[in-house]
Amino acid sequence: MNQSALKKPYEGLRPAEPADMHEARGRKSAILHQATRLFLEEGYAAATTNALVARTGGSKSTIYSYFGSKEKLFGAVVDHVLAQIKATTNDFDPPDGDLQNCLIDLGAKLLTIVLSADHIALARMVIGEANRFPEIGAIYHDHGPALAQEGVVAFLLGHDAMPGANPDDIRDAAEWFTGRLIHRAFICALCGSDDGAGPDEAKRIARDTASTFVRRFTKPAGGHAA
Amino acid sequence: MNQSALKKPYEGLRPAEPADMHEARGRKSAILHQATRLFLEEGYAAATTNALVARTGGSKSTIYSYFGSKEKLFGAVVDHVLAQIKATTNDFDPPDGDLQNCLIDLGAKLLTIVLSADHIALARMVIGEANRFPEIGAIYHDHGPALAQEGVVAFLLGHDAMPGANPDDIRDAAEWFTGRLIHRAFICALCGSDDGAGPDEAKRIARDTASTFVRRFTKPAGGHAA
DNA sequence: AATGTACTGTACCGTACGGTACACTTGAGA
DNA sequence: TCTCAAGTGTACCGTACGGTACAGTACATT
Repeated sequence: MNQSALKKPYEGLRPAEPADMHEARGRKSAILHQATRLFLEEGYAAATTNALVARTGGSKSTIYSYFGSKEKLFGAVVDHVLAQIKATTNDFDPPDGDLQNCLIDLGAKLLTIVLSADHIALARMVIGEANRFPEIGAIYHDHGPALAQEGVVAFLLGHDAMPGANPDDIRDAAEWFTGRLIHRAFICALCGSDDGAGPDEAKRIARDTASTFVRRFTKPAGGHAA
Repeated sequence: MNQSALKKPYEGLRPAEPADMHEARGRKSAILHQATRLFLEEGYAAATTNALVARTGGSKSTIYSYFGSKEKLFGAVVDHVLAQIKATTNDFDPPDGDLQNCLIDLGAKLLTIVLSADHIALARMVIGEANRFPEIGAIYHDHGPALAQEGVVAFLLGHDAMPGANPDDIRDAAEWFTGRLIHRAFICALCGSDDGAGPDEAKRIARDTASTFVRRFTKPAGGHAA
């Protein structure tokens, strides 16, 4: 197709920020990008189609020709954000240090993503609309929290962090790890509290969590002192 | 005041469910009660004032004379639900068994409340609207998650669950406990997933959590086996 | 020069919202 | 019987929403 042309319709009346949108290959991507920003900033209900038009600079007709309805656009946005987050998660390459340092690194990366402004905004939106859009709630859960949990399990398994432990115990230990790592800070962030939501805070929490985890969980219960 | 009379205005055209609302002392309470149900079921945006009128059977005039605006009504509803939850929490009387049984009891009670339909609906609403109503987010956080956390800390302190540990370590241990107890199931429930949200599930999770907690946290790290 | 495609701009539709106005009805007390 | 606070019923206001219609415009292709 003539994608190079889609970039610049209405040469004289160019809509908005032509050089700014780095990922705007074609009108549809640009709209999706702006819609993502808008939804994340305003939430589903408060994000109006007219506001989206004001951002993209185009017209509602184009948006509706691409996405059909606000609900479908919302679904596309959630998919888009989750894909971005997943891409960020996938490139985790644990440093070849000792277990504790690896856990610190993993935990800090995980928590940084969890507490990122985009993810908090997405989670708020998905949770707030979970009644009206149950499928989107399930998609988010599978591609967000459940995926993170599996990542921790895979790490513990791959690094033989708990020698001799059976898979159930490892899954359980992973729940302890993610629970301590994420729970408090995540709830704080969702509620809007600022305490415990800073970017350095993630590193600190990850250090505390990894330290205690190694001490309490990587040896058989009540094993001898380190 | 003539509260007994407020129960039945318009004797002939009685609005709705006269004997059903057990806590309707006066019109205002009845409205608050129905508004609570409506908000919890529909969420803030989808809960319309006309729908509330349809439930209470009265008229919008009365509602606005009492609460002034939808936002203020929302605030009153959140306060109301939090007060109910707090009342449920406060009457926790730990059985005088051993530590593990107490923790199971405490954990099960806590988790049952957290996963209750009312609380999930409230949390969804508060989180979804945390951008527009930051104060309500803070109120929920202080009277919900933070309060629960403090309850666990107080319990651990009061029962001398970790002899010789300093207060910081006890607070940290409490975070491990609540994180493992609540995180996964709570997120699942918020997202609408049904796995791990059952009522018996709370007991099971509490048992697992308390068991491992006693094993891993109530002795100095790496203490000898029980 | 003609044509098709992709998009724009604007005006508009039906609907529903939060909130108000106001005349009305009721029951209790004086 | 009169008054009055409390609440009712209804009609309505201004606004904004999601979504549509339609004529117009730029550009690539032919």
